[in-house]
Amino acid sequence: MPQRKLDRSLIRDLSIFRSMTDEDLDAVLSTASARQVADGKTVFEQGQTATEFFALLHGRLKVVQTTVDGQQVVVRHVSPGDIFGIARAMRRTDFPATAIAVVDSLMLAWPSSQWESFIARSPVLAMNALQTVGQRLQDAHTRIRELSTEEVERRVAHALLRLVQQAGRKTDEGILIDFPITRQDIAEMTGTTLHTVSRVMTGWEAKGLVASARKKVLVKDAHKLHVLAEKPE
Amino acid sequence: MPQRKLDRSLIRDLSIFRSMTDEDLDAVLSTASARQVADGKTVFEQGQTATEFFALLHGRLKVVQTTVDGQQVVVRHVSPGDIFGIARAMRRTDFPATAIAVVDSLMLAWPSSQWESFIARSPVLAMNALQTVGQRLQDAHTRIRELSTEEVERRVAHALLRLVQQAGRKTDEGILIDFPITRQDIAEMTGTTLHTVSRVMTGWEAKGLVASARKKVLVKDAHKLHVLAEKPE
DNA sequence: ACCTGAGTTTGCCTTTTCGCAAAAACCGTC
DNA sequence: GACGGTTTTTGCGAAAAGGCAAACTCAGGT
Repeated sequence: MPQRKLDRSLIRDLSIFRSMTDEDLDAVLSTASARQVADGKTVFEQGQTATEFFALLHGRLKVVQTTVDGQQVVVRHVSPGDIFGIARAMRRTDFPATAIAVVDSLMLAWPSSQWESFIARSPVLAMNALQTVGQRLQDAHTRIRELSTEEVERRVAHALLRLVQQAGRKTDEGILIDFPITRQDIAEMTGTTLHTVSRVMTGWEAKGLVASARKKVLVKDAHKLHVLAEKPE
Repeated sequence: MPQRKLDRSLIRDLSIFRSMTDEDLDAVLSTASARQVADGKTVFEQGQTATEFFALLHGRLKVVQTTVDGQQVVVRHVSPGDIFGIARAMRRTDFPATAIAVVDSLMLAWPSSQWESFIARSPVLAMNALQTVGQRLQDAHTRIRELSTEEVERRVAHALLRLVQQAGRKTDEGILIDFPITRQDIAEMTGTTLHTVSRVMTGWEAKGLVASARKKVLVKDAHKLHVLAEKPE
């Protein structure tokens, strides 16, 4: 792979590196390497030793956990600017999940061993990382609350609204989720089955809330979807 | 409240303060104050401004989130040695949940504003904190996976086994969960209703897996419970 | 233009879990 | 030692969601 010179601007705007000096940014970049991952390929797999951590520059990934009996759960989606695979920073030796590109993606990779020296060099990075992980923890609690207290339809509505936030692209028809996503994926995000997701969304389609095609979801009326997500009925 | 002199030994063994120097520990302690909270009282409430963070010395707390329509979800239980209420470290201004003592409890409290200076003084603390939050994130993902893929009985079994880990006390009859806990609590930990928990546990009682009384749970056969928790049937 | 396979929809029946209601058991206390 | 408020159990019917099976749709390759 040809090793182009990496530029500071690549990582300056990542929240985790925010308010680091140019000097520190250069130091961070000096141990980074770029990597391209094609649609459908994995960046790392559940159980592998965590030898690297990453930042996504372009594209989109999904992070999934597989249960012993083969069921899958989508842990989260990774958007450009996010860091991921930081298992080692939490003192795990292996990755607890698998990261799969859902479109062709470009990322930076660092050796896990670099983490400690980064922190030592710039303590603000530690606090940024803590915030990042803290945000994920809160997102996880939100999902636990939804799974515990809401019925399927509201959970799917919430999941869709979250996707709109993370990957919505305005079009004249409504807001398009900007990467390919299947009913199965949505089911794995909400703890239900693709059949039930299909039934729910067919119902919404009839009401004009969404439109969908194979691997595409278009939210036509985010407001009504929001009402539906909040109303306990 | 009489302000006894606080001793290093109080916090030396907390995982978050691990491998800090005596000097740093003293500095940390100098801004701490002790607080006693009676059974049933709250330490802080969801939505309040997070002016302090805490470490539990004695007792036990539950952390609960309340939904808009009044349903409750138990986020986690706090055991002696845990820190909690670190919303501010994740750059939240308010507490996302309520902490309630389930037995009379004793804790240390620090002003939230101290967090930054602690980190500055001892970067290892930042890494410890990151690990702590990372562990919680993984626990949360475990719960999401269970809520998404397991039926009620297995979820309750997992929850009980987790309680055994966190608060189990060996007796000659089996392992006793060492604080008062109701069916309602267990329901709020597993995303079900107290009725269903009661039915499940009555069934187990008949099989000799557990014994229970009002607000008490005794696990008589942890091994069988474990098998039940893992077997998809 | 036709095949092929992945993705989606749908009908029907079963199972799980809930909700409601009432009774029963238990603890602290007056 | 009776009383009152929690906590727990249990029965019964209802609702939500799942599982199975089959048909359908559509994009992409040959």
